[in-house]
Amino acid sequence: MPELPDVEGFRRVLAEHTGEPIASVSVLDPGVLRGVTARRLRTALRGRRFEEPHRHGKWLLAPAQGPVVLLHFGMTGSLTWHRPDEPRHRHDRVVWKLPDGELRYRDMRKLQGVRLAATAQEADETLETLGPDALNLSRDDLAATLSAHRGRLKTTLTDQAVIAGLGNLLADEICWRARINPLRPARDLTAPDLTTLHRAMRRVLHDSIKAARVPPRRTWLTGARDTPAPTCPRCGTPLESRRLSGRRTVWCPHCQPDGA
DNA sequence: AGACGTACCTGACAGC
DNA sequence: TGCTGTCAGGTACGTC
Repeated sequence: MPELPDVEGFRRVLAEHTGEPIASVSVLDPGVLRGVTARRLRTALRGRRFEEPHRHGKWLLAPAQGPVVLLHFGMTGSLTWHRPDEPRHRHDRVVWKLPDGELRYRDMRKLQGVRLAATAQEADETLETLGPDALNLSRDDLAATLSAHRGRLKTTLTDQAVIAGLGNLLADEICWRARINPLRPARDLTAPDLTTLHRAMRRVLHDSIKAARVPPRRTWLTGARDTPAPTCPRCGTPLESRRLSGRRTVWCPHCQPDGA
């Protein structure tokens, strides 16, 4: 599930509960802990308070008066707020108890997980392989970045070392809205293409953040791609689909011509 | 550098 | 009913 908009939603959930003392940390499944033991996570956080959280790409950083919790949500993770008496979900993996309720890190597949950095600097080092956040990318930044890559547009957009935050759905949605074929080499985009692509990226991100997900609206590619015989929401042409290094890529052959 | 395959996990669904 | 294969919005790593 989680791409930039989802993680931005989780960041806002956490931001509503900064400044409240952490009563306890329950690790219900240590399988999600990465490079930290349950004991260390507990002792490092108990009694401290979360401060203003930050997001970079699909990572959520939660500083807690010294140590920093780093959350990545893989394909199925989430962070949600619950009253203490709400029954636990079977995929709740880590729970932070606060005075009036608890934050729950839930993740079915456990493809990513929870880390702990001792300091803000150590947290930053964990993220230093990431490219700039997609939300802070100007049109010219995007142009410069894409012109430096000879790979396919879709692959380049989803490479976290190039741009942080775009996932499989977002990349397809952005290309579709910009009417640019995702299989084109990134560096072959023209100046008008780049302007259009940047506008599409801003618009798709903005709308998705409002919904805290890439919304499967009927007027979006995302709302069409998983239907039985998907057709383009704009022109009705049957959508094309193929696998690109393991990920399904969907586009409209009419609106987004010039494949290969 | 870039494209692929494989691996890490769990669950839903189609088809036999 | 139960099995198998495939797919799912994540990334890392080895190989060509």
